[in-house]
Amino acid sequence: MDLSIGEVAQRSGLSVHALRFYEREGLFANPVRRLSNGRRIYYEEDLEWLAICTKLRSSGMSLATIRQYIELVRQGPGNEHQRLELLRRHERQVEAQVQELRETLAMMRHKVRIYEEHLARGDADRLWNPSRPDAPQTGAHQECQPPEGA
Amino acid sequence: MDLSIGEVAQRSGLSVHALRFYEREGLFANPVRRLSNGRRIYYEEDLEWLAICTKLRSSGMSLATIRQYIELVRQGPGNEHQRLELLRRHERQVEAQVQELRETLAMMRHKVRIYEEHLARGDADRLWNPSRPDAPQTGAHQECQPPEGA
DNA sequence: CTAGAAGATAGAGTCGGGTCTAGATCAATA
DNA sequence: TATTGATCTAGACCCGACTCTATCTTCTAG
Repeated sequence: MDLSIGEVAQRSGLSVHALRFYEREGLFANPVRRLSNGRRIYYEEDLEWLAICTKLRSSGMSLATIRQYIELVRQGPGNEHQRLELLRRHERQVEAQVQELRETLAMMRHKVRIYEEHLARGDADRLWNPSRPDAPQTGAHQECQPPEGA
Repeated sequence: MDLSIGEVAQRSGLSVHALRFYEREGLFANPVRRLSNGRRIYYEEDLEWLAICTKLRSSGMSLATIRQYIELVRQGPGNEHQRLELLRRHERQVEAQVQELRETLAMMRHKVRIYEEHLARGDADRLWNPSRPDAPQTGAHQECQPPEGA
């Protein structure tokens, strides 16, 4: 049931290079064990952790922060409050992120709708045109318009 | 009503360095105008665009993609379908991102809840401890556990 | 026995997105 | 007049997160 680095790479979606890199960076709770010939061996649990790791990464947690967390884990019992703190802090960041993304989506949808309306009416060319600064602006949003007669 | 680079930096939250960098990278629809003495002048519209730009960036749009968009704008009317396409593509990416963040949040909340329960019951020390691989596991999630004995 | 695939290490290189430095110019102020 | 502070350019540098290279060892199949 032991896994080679190649298998772990395949199943985790990380490259073998990245796995060695993560190890150097101290992102595994337990030192990765080796076979007598020096080759790394991994277990299912490592894959589970890597899956979590990947989620944390993709939600914007830095490797440095992941390392902090795993260091707490490595130290063993007694620091659960700190782990909790760390997780909660990231939770709040992710929430903020989601909030910001929502706003961005709203903005983009607005922009898209404006374009669509104009395309539908066939007057999309009256949307802002930098080379014709005197063209009438159609509200919405003028991209990035030169001032005045320009 | 003209703005110096310093004012724009303050109001946009970008550094003056970043503003010059963005300009070099072609992220402004119109070449930034200069005073006779060579100093850049900006207008309110530039600030509006920078605000949008910043939102796009923070939602993960790369500078390269922003440049693509602004290039379409620069080319003037006739390519609205392409602009729309580009915005929609990003919209879909942002939606996917929100989805992933939600999953991450769910995972983290689960983890946090487990920690809290154990802390409340005062048996947090039975959560995984790498140096005591024979400690009983409390379901949930074993961080990154050595095999067997485990 | 040999070739080829997989793994190991150390360290260099890449890429995105800025940031910073040096040296020059210019404007307003003490 | 001299200094201070904002600006300019060109280009070097940085950081995070990998990725790749060179060189060596080891395992597996034919």
